[in-house]
Amino acid sequence: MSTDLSSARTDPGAPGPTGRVPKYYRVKQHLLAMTEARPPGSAMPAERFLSLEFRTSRTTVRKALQELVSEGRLVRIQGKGTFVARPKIYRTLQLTSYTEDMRNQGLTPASRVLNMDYMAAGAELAALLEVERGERVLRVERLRLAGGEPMAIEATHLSARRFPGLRRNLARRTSLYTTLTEVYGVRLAEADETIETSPATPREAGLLHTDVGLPMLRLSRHSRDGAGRPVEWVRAVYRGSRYRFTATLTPPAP
Amino acid sequence: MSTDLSSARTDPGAPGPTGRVPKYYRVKQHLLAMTEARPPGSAMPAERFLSLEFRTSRTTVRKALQELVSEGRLVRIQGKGTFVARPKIYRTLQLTSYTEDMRNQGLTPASRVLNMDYMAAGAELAALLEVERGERVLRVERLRLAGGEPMAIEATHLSARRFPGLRRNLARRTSLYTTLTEVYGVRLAEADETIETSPATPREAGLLHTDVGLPMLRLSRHSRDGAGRPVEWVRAVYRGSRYRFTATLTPPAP
DNA sequence: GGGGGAGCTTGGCCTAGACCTATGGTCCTG
DNA sequence: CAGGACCATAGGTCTAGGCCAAGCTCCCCC
Repeated sequence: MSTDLSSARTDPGAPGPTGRVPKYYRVKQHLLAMTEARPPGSAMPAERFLSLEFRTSRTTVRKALQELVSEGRLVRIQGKGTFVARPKIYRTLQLTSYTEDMRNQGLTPASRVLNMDYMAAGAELAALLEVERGERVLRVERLRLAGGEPMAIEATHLSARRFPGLRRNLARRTSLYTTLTEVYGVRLAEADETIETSPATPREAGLLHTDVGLPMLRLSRHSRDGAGRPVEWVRAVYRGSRYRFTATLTPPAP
Repeated sequence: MSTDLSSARTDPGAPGPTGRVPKYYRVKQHLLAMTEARPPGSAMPAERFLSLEFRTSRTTVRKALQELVSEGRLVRIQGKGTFVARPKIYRTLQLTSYTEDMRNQGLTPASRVLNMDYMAAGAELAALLEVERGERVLRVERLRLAGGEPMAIEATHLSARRFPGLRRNLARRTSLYTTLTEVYGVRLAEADETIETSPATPREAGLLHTDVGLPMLRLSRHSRDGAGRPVEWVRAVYRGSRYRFTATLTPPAP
């Protein structure tokens, strides 16, 4: 059996106004149907096989597969094959810790510290943390895991002057937030967060076991304590194909 | 002058643990530098020229350009060329209207109604709006513009029984939210919103003047009134390369 | 029995080039 | 001088095939 996708231009599905439907997109639709018909974890046919099946070049099949991967519907493993992925994970946009949030999802969270070093604040970072330019800032970079799978890279920046000895204190504790509360008496009260999407760098792809160029969700968070003083500035990268963020909104204060 | 990107494997820039840096990525870095050196709106060299310049195939150059487009740094126009893009727009995650939000950014907003029809509620939609299955639901699909440029597609679903004659009322009014308030006395009090990323379909790409497959930011919003009754359910697609969402977070209620 | 390769299969990256469509200028013609 | 035919050039899509790297299996040899 083989499926020919030759005829073009007239697709009843979703033509739209500028209704040009690339061939790879029709391949993608077919693959999507196959994906939905199989349980998560099951294997898809090999690329070379699919390109024969659909009478297209491997490049075209790969582009279709690529999109399904970036939608979080497939996972590709070099040397093994392509597999149906598990559904996305929800992450709440609230001032909760990662650990807490994952547990609420029924997932076992874990973190691995990648780097923990002092650095000199540049102009932008200094302004955000309200310190002098060139002042020492602790930068903690962590890899976040859920169920053993790497999920996000998070780099937190805190003023060294405001939290003396933080690096040492963190060495034997798990949670940053509980350390801040218990040791320094600081509690987060508010944060501004921005979300955007952009492709994975080679480093990120390596750490998160995804491919270079796949869309990531990039968050940055600027947290303040009850007095409105800045506490941390965080830049995080979440695997866009595995995550979905949720927030509860209220009307703006008048 | 030409830049050879042959040697591989050892890049001081951002090698990372699984430090394999594809060739297209090094091309991208070069192009990024070029982008940053020019003002928005200025033209980049043509693809075929760049492929000679970097001694690579056009495919490789195109992959690099593609990523810069998906990051919102370049804009490509068929038949014209590739141009440096303007910076991203911020969209606040709050219960504000689109119109209001854009004006705060100093942009002139506009909307175009694409579709306004009654439909029968499926199981999922019925549950979200708390109506019976098969009940009539008004679906308003609008194209959102900012400064004349298409920015997002928004499909709002509302119960026809709860808002009788809404379609007629909307025909001669601009804002959905003010209509709800002034005609039906309903005010939004709370909403759950989720954000994720996924590639543009051909229809979306046509309406938003982007390319099929580019990463979009996909929002869905479920709004309720003061009594907690559901008012609307919205699915929206924003051009990921032009948008950035911001939210203000507070700790969870205990 | 166990360890180490050889060789297969899979996905990852890249090339060279074909053909298409959209844009914008030029030049010819009525 | 206006209109239209035409052409060069831009990006958009697709092909066919090369080589590389990572898993896996199986078989041979110690």
